[in-house]
Amino acid sequence: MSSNLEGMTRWLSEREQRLWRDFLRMHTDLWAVVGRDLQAGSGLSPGDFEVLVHLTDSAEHRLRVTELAHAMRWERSRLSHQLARMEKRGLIARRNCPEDARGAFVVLTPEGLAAIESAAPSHVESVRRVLFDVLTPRQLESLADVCSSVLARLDQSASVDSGSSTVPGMKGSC
Amino acid sequence: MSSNLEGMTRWLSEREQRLWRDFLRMHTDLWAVVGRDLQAGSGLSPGDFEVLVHLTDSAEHRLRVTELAHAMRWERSRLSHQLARMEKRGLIARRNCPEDARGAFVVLTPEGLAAIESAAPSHVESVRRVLFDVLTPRQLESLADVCSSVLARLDQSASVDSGSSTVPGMKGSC
DNA sequence: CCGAAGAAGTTGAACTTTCAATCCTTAGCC
DNA sequence: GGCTAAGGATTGAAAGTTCAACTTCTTCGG
Repeated sequence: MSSNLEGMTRWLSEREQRLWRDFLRMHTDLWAVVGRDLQAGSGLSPGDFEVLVHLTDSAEHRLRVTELAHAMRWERSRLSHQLARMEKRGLIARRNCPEDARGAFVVLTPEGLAAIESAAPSHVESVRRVLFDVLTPRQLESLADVCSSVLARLDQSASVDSGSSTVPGMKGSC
Repeated sequence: MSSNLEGMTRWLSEREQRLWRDFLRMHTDLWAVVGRDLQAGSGLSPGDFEVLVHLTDSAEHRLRVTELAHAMRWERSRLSHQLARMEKRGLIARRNCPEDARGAFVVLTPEGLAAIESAAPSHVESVRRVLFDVLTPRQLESLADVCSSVLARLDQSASVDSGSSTVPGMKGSC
């Protein structure tokens, strides 16, 4: 795997190391807070919440399993297990797909809708508390810029399996 | 659980929603790439690698379990399972602690040292490829600034929060 | 110096994620 | 038409994480 000699490695400088660690820790800690708040406030895991967000935002409150998996960037199998758990709790239901008998629809139940409507306000507050209320407008702009650059590069590298230019629309806060 | 009236919620604007989702996706995708590269190139998981890094950086290549858990910000139980797996593979070993018979040392084995030395160069390349080579010096500065601000706020909340209604999980941050 | 309180670490059970295999259906192709 | 390849989705087992006990040892007030 190492096609480079040892002497060639461009090690990270002190500052780079610190940034890399802080970068990872920022996400870990921030996500831990938001996830804990969400769970404590609504009984929903981040995964539950994200599924419900996408269903809420979609036409007729339903999506094909693969569409949902793509939107969430989850593997189909992981999502299938997640949906099984959520179905057992009554948050979503599965429906057969008439156009393609292999496929299935995931539909939002009234219970699921109630759950996300009750969870959303305090979740948004959480997100503001850890991010938007912390940074200045200028910092938020810089962060947006950084995200674009990094994502552009990553998307570019991953262009092998692209296959779809149809992003149905921007979803709400996940 | 919502102590605020519905009308009071400060929902996220379009731009804020986009930034929040990009922010999460940046980390998810970036970490996926780095983790996959690491695993493919060396057979080490990110967890394995981090344990080995901390041991390598410590005096005499050994640490108390709780010290290590604290450095990694992992729960002791999670680390204990992790160490059990790594010990089985010969990457680390456990030693009794003379000063405190309850405690244990984790020590780096020659195999563990060899593993991290072989893994590190290509891992650093990975990190450069997805982050440091992508951003300009100015962007890196901005990112460092953002990380500091967010982490400062999170650390501050964590140290004040000890009495909240949630589970008394991770306190005593550094 | 005894006994309670608490810290260090491990363990087992429940839950989540990953991985490979499977089932069924659609799409090609000759 | 019929045979094979490929796609949509689920399943079960293995690996990893979380949560709550539990064991052992230290600390400390009385």
